[in-house]
Amino acid sequence: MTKQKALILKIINESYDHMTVEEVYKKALLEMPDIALATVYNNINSLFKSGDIRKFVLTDGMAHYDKQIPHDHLVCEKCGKIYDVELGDRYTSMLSNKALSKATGKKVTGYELIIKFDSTVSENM
Amino acid sequence: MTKQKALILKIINESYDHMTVEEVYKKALLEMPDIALATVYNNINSLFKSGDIRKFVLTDGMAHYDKQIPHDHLVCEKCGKIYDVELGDRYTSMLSNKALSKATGKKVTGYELIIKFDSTVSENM
DNA sequence: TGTAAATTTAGAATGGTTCTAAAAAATAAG
DNA sequence: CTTATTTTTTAGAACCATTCTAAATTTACA
Repeated sequence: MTKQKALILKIINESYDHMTVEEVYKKALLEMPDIALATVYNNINSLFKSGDIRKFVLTDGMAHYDKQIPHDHLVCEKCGKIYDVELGDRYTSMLSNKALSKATGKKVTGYELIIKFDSTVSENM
Repeated sequence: MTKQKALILKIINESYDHMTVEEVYKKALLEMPDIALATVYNNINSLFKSGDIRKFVLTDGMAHYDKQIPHDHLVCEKCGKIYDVELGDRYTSMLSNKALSKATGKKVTGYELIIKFDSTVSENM
């Protein structure tokens, strides 16, 4: 693993945001001022293919990246901001690969759940 | 509602695919040979904003559109193809706005669930 | 009708992402 | 430690889905 790739993985793993490529690039520049944008794209794509990071494209049209730790997402309908959320055991067991495989008849390898909410009602987060 | 907008809504509502803008455009051309691509973009965006169609951006980087009927999605990890799936009552009740609001503490207005599966194991769909 | 507002249209512009070819770095073999 | 081979990085050009623009057309409604 090159220095560049290690840095990019570290940035994504240590962030609580759901960064775009451009945002990862800006953070990378702080520690490695000569890194190229194309290198960030190359490594992010490589890390996604190998399953080391998560990728989900939001309705802002851009790809966002996240660490590989089981959790779901809450997205604000008004501003588009994303928050992590952990649903209780009842949800996690129903959304396990095993339970979903049984429910769908397919060999389920994972899922992505994005819950939309209206921030005008309760916005204390 | 203009003829163009009505046609686009009809195309999306009557399709079992998860079309991109380009695909909707091609279908629209068959019935309205002079319709402009920009018009398809305008109306699809308008229909999405008003909640009449669903939009989800897949990892192919493109937006896909779908009718507004409650169902979830199965996406093949190998080829990226999308299938509709209806999970049982147990799932739909746990994924209701009411249940999710209780679980998250937010005013939940909807969700998007994409289940990934491995087609090399069972591919009879 | 006639006038304002909204929609459609074609093409230009935008911008996120990928491609290209050369330089640099990492890896392997002797 | 060399040298060769492969992989990665880099800068900038190219690509292409989407948005913007300004003019033409259609619709709404006074």
